[in-house]
Amino acid sequence: MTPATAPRECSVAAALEVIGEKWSLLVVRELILGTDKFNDIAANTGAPRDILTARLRRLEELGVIEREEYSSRPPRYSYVLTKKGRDLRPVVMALKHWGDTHVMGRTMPPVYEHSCGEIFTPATHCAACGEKAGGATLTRINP
Amino acid sequence: MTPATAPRECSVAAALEVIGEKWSLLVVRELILGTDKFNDIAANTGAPRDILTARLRRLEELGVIEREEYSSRPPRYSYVLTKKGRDLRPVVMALKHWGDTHVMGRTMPPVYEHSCGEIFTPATHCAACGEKAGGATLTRINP
DNA sequence: ATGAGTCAGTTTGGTTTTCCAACTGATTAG
DNA sequence: CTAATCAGTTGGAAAACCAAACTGACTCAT
Repeated sequence: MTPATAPRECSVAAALEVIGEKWSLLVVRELILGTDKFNDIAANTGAPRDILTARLRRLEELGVIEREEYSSRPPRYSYVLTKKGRDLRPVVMALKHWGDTHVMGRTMPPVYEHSCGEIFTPATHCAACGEKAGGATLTRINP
Repeated sequence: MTPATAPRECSVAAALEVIGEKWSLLVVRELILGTDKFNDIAANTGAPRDILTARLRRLEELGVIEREEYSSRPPRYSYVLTKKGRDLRPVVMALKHWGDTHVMGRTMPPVYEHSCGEIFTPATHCAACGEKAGGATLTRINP
């Protein structure tokens, strides 16, 4: 009997479980951009209000965002990212970059000129000693 | 009259338009991992077969994946990422990292020791002159 | 104090997706 | 001939989604 293979256990799937629903990541984008009021989030994302309510509740439940009461009569809340939520920034940025280069026409990542006059190419150095850091100069010291 | 504000035009939203549907990103994950047959993708993601068919068609249409015929009688196809699709790797990785640290228990990003003996903190230098590069030393030279 | 407007939702009722299990049809393996 | 593999289809029910209207507690300008 084939053991009816279960789907791969994977943190990508786990992450999508949390922020993979429609609108969730756009809500996070808005919060990153500083929008914190229900109506503004609704307008800027385009999400239906009832769905937005559901997403905000779920994201709060899962610790991605927090509600702050900014008025008590009537009770009014604003929404803020927690650390867990702020840590989604790289995800949103990666998505933005992909969208820029592959969906919008806007190709071309930014090009900079260093004060030395050359086109800037980044090189990673050790902040402590200033020397160039690369494969052999680095040793992983935690599991 | 309020001008009925339209949702924010944004490459994050544009990207999600393409790979934001349920299962799409898990399909990409599987293709990144090298799974290329319909049945395997179905099993590893857990996606219903009809939905998977729809996603594969759409991702092909949008140029994220390609079908390759690997048998002609009966016609059988395998799926491969295009460049556009491979460029989603950072997105999947960012998601994986977030999932690892915030959804699964597995915290702790890797910590390295530089050959100088200090815990490694990266500093970005100009590859041409070797000097430290930061805000004021960089000038953007393209739109 | 009346009426208009703001804000954060909730309700309604209809449309669209998703889901699952079973089925098809072509082909190869035993 | 029979069973198994593979890549889908099909049908029907359950869940999610949607737009627009509505609530209720307020504020502000007349």
